[in-house]
Amino acid sequence: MEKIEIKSERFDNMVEMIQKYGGCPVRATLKIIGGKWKPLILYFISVDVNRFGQLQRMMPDCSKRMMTVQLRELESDGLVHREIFAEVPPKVIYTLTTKGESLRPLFGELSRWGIQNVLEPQQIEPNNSGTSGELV
Amino acid sequence: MEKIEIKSERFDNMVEMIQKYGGCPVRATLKIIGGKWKPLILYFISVDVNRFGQLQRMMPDCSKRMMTVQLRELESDGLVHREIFAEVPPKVIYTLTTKGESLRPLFGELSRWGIQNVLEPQQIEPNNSGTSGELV
DNA sequence: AGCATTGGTAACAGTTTGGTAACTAGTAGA
DNA sequence: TCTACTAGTTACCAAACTGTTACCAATGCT
Repeated sequence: MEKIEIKSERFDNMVEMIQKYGGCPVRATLKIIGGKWKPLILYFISVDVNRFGQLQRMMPDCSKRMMTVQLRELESDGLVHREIFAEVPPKVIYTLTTKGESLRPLFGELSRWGIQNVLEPQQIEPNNSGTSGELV
Repeated sequence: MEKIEIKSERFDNMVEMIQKYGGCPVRATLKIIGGKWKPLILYFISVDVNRFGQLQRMMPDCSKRMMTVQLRELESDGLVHREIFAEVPPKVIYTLTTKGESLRPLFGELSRWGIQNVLEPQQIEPNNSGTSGELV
């Protein structure tokens, strides 16, 4: 039975945070943005592709059902706002909430890291193995 | 059939990136760090909790099998390095690779966003719904 | 009457991910 | 001889996530 001494100068003590909040904050974020189509949906809404049908045409591999499911989750997590117009045929527009907008810098970094470390293969280290296959 | 005009001043044209790399870079990153125990494992390794058994004692809810699975994926994705000592009883130590280290700032932001927007409930907006339940 | 339009649902099937419990090897110490 | 130690593996099961197909309503157009 050894005592583990954690050096916590870098990001400060995660164990305390987990106990305080009842969970890992990184994981909490990932649960919200981790849906297969969510990053892309958020991106498109952010550039004003804001109607259901438009989103579908931009992401033809995402089925209607998945589009609905993901949009509803984003809505209930407070990242997007759904406005319904009482017209026929129906009209619904999606916009980012403030919370949704606040993800921008994060997505910028996630994107940059992904390009540098996953999508661009020109690395000196012989690291061609790993999780591959379809990415979206 | 309408033409969709995307205003792309903010993060520049994602559609081009997806076509160039064959996938969404954000999603690519999330696939690598998204495993249930990966953020925590990476964190603990980063603070020198670097042996299998130590990791297990720090994360008692992660079973042996899951620990192995996640560690092997992290290894094959090039985020952690696994060094085996030919001793009895066996000794293996895990360390972050350069690629693994490069995740630090990203994890910092993911953590901050999670605390502010998910784990801390004190918000003015009445946004108490959403994905909840166990976080780790 | 018949078709197109938009923004969905419902029922179901398949895939991926996570979890449990039992078992392993080789050596040291009681 | 029996137990403990470390770092796993194997077989199997359950839950979560994603995908397919068919269907709906209200109106306008031909």
